[in-house]
Amino acid sequence: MAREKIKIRKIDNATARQVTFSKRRRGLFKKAEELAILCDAEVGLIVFSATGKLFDFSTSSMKEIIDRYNVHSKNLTTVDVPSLDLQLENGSITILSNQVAEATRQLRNMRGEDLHGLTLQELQELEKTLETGLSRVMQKKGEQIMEQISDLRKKGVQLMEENTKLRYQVAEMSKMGKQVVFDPENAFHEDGQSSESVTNVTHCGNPYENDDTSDTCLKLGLSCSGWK
Amino acid sequence: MAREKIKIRKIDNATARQVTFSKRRRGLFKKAEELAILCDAEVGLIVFSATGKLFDFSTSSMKEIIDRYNVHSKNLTTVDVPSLDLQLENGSITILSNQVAEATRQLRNMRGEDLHGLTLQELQELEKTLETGLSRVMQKKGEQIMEQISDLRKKGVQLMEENTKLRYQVAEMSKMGKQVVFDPENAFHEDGQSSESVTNVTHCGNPYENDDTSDTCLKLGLSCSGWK
DNA sequence: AACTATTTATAAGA
DNA sequence: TTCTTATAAATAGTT
Repeated sequence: MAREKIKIRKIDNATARQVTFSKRRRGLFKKAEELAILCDAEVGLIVFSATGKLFDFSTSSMKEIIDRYNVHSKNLTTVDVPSLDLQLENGSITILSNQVAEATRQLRNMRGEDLHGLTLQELQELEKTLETGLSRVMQKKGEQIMEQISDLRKKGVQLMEENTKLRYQVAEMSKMGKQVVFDPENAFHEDGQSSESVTNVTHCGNPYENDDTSDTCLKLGLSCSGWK
Repeated sequence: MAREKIKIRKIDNATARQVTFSKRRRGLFKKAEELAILCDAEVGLIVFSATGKLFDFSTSSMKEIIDRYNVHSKNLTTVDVPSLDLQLENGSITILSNQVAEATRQLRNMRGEDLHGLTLQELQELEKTLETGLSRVMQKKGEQIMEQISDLRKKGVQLMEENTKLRYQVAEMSKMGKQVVFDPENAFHEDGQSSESVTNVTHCGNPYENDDTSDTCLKLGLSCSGWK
């Protein structure tokens, strides 16, 4: 319904999926309301996003609609009716526990554990899901690595420029001989910087770049610990 | 949204209202399904016509969706009147909800979704976990395949033995002429084989290659439907 | 049910 | 997120 026709299957790109979800959700809710008004119908609509967020619309109260639904569907299918208030209050824990159990089971399966009960089909699907996930994770990792490398290159260039300036300063100072007296303590702690600031007050095109040095290397070291 | 724009208010003409209800209801359900597929959402839709007829759509079971809805809406509204018992229960619910949220997040990560917030380390761990899981799943799949193949081979052997016996019987019977009366039903079932064995009793350099066709291929077909 | 002239919804891009 | 816009889809009234 727009610039291009799309196939109705899960949108791969997570951002695009989120955007489409927002747009279509609004459209769906609007249509639901219009149907209710135009045709005097009772409508209840519940939507959970992939991230678990709840959106709902109902002409009357959702409880009423659910109750009415249970009455109807019970006539057809004898589904158990858990919608008595008390049962619901106490049932939430059960429901949540089941959700935790199910999610945990899926996680274990994806880690390759407890595969005994699975059919060949299920294993096949699991494999595909894992392959897709793995490929996405690897791509994301690649992006991050390229980003870090790029950052480091930039910092390297900056440091080299800084070094060039410092070498020049040192050379200048050497020419001038021993006309300037150093503070021995500062000289010991922060060799380059103190000498720089004493001898050349007007320098400092980028005074803080030096701090980045130690920081950069530290972060690199930390980021990469644990690699193989 | 057609020949003429209409106001969104109850359609007076009952027939027109019924027609519009049918059309728009179909459109609404289609949109609901598309949203669910495109955006990986869970959707439950209940519609009662003005005449009281029920129409519904849900991605999973409606019961599941209603349960989930109840859990969510309760979490949002239980701010009032926290008696001691309820506080305890709400505490459990909070803990369980968090567990569900965390497990869901992990599952999504393993499927390669929502990787934005992850550090390089986390991506690295995720990759390793996925690789391990994938390798286990693939191994298990391999085992199952070998098992199925083995089973099929065994069955093939059994069938071949059976066939050999039957061919022998048929040959014997042929020799004896028409002294023996066949059961017409059995004769009908194993058409090709009986004719083959009648004409060539000593054939069978590799007697089973032919038999494998029927049973084996059927099961293989079933097991492998859904493969790619 | 089918047919279309229009209105709406919306995919992609900014 | 919001706006824009070209295009796909839905649909109101008609046959």
